[in-house]
Amino acid sequence: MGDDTSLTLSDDEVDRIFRALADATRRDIVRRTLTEEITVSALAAAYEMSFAAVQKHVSVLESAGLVHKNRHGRERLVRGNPDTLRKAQLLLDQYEELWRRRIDRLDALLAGDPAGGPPADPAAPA
Amino acid sequence: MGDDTSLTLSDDEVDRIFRALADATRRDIVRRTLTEEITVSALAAAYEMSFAAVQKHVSVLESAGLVHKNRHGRERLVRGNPDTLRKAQLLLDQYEELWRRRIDRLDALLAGDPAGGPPADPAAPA
DNA sequence: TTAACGTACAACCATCCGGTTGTATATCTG
DNA sequence: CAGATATACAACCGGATGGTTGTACGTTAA
Repeated sequence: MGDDTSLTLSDDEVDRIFRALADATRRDIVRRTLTEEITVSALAAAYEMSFAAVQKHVSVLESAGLVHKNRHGRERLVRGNPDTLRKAQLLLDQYEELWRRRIDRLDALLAGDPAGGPPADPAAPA
Repeated sequence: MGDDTSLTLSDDEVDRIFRALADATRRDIVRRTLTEEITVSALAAAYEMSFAAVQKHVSVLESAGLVHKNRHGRERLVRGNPDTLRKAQLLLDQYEELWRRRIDRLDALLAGDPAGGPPADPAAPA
């Protein structure tokens, strides 16, 4: 679990990534920790909720692989993980590509290009 | 709500988009409906759950703007919406860019470029 | 006009989620 | 050592989620 090097994502992993991103506080934590390492306390101070609540958010992000915690004495430095973010990007790219290919097929069809599949309309110009 | 033309997304909208994507069945529905319009019944037949359950999934996708329902007689044709997908992509791109800029700053710092901010190490070569 | 079909929607239920408070543990500081 | 700080973690609670079944309604087909 949490293998950063794997390119194939299980449904569960993808679930966790998108679920983790589906919360404004957590997205903000990702944003901050992508540009600087911050302790959990420092993060907690930034939000109108308890330390424990922020701790949970960080935990959700961590088990999604979006964030990594580094021990530094008694504190934990939270750092965003661009790799996982990139995986999510790739996912969305694939959907986009899927849609684009459909449009290409339609275009080919309209252009009478046989490579786009046999036209269903026999009335099309030869 | 659900304004496809707006380029700025509220936290709530983003929440709904990622939340909607955080489920394998819903992602599959998006995948299918991006390349072809399908009725809710046809979709329901593809999954091991009740019609009502699939109906709910479609509803979640619809209120996230990821899918659109077109009435066609007594059936509803579900079609994926690439625009909303693109918005999510843009979001992730911004995070990625944030991280990239941080790296650029670090690079500039290491290169002794004063535009990257004043080097903290006075031992750096002049 | 019935009957079948496709959909909508309400009610219900178990589980999950996001928050809280409280307690325990490790580390730093005086 | 004692005390303060940073974190971890469990228990609890209300509301959201994801599933179910049942009922109602508009549309198509016989």
